[in-house]
Amino acid sequence: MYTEFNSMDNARYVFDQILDKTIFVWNAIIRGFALAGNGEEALSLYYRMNQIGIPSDRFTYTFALKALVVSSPSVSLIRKGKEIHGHILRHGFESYVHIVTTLIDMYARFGCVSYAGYVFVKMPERNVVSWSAIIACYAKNERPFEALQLFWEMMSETFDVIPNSVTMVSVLQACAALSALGQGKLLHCYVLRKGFDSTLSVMNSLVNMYLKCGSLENGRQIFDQMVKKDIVSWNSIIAGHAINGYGKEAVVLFRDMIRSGISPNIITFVSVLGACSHAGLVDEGKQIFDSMALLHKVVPSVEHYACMVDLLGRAGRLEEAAKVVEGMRIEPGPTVWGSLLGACRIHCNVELAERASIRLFQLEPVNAGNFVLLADIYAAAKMWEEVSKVKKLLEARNLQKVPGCSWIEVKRKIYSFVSIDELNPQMEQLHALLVHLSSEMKEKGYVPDTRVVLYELDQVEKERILLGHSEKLALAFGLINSGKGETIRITKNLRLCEDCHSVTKFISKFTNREILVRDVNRIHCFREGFCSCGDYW
DNA sequence: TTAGGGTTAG
Repeated sequence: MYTEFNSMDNARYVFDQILDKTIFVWNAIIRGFALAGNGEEALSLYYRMNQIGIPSDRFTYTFALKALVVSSPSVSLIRKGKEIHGHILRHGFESYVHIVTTLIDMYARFGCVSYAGYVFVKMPERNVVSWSAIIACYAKNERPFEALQLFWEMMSETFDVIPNSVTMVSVLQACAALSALGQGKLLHCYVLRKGFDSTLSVMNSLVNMYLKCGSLENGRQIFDQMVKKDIVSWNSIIAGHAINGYGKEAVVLFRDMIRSGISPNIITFVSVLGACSHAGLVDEGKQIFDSMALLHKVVPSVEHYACMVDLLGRAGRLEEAAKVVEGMRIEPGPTVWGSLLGACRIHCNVELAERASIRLFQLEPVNAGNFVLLADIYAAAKMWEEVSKVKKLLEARNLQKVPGCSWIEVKRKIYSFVSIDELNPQMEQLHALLVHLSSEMKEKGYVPDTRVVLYELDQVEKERILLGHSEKLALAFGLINSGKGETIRITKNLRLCEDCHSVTKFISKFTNREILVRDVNRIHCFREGFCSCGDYW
């Protein structure tokens, strides 16, 4: 009873009074602490129980695994998880679906995707919950492609498991991550056929999927028709308008949300401030930031300060941005310094960039992206000696930049590209098309923006590297393999570079195509030589 | 009387 009311002091008091503690009593207290978020206490009780020789039953393991998941992060957690996994095997509990599903979820939350996959494959019996757990595992751990594959496998004749609303949420999340609009539409039909359209979480996931795929109209239509909307619905639609470049509309939606009686939370503010930032709405952003604590009782966190730094920095008000950092009431984290460094890159401010990176490198010594950002800034200023110093730092710390990767969905199949990929059978054809387009563009005034190439090479070599960027390869592939007039949709794992941005603008005009590129931050919609971001990204 | 999977941002 006390654990149900989250009154753990009382629960613990009663627990301590019980002289003859049955396994049920142990389970109840471990469960209570785990559910209350006190994983450490739950675990220490679990260990004590083991110590005094009380054997676990089929309920104990799930609570102990949950306790691990809610504990504050530490490297030893995975080891402890594997130990519990060992206990489960040694005591013959490996065929209990509940226990093994919890194991999958534990490995998923610790990012141990291959362990989760191994446990799943070894399961003697799987049901819709275990399938959902493994699909969610891939969807959440940046493996959306495998999540989709597993979903279709689950539906296949071999396994013939019927998905439920929870499964749909995860698989739609995978579609959103991939920007796989074709797959997403297919799933939308399935949702309608099976009547999942009365489940709020599924509808929220659909809205999110359409918006992440750059299909604002579809997402908006579903949202407008939803009878019941919760905080997730509103946050999704606001963030969705933001990434699609509709900053003003995102602010309008934010006001609608408040008017409809739903209180904004921390996520709402990250989204709406992000919207202001991308649309250059500095005054609105400042006003909303000031209203957070005053009007909405939401205390600004580091992320919100990072949004403000980004908002001001992007707009070129670097000194003001730096002042925000200085005046922060909480410790500025890596996101804040990172935003400042990003702004320095846009506005080529070497001095401030150096100041920001000193702090940033202390806080995040292993994030290669930060070093690359600084190198970028030096390269833009043609400070080649500094560029090579930063690169040596990277090498000395054995850090590697995340390789650029782009993918495209053509006829409901997904194709991925990394820069200069000899294994791709169409590579020669793709490169030839790009060389051809490039020379045509040059006649129309295109100048390759070689600043992003961080090597001291001659012009020809730099241009060759530029043409090998993964998004250009995906674009060429799309031009060759999709129908005339069809919109080309590309997704990239990093930020779109300046050269790819201007090339895509040219190509949208030349080929009279609409081209959508989603980079790590937002969606660019290229049409007739212009981009929806207004070159502000 | 105790059990498993899900949505929004960065």
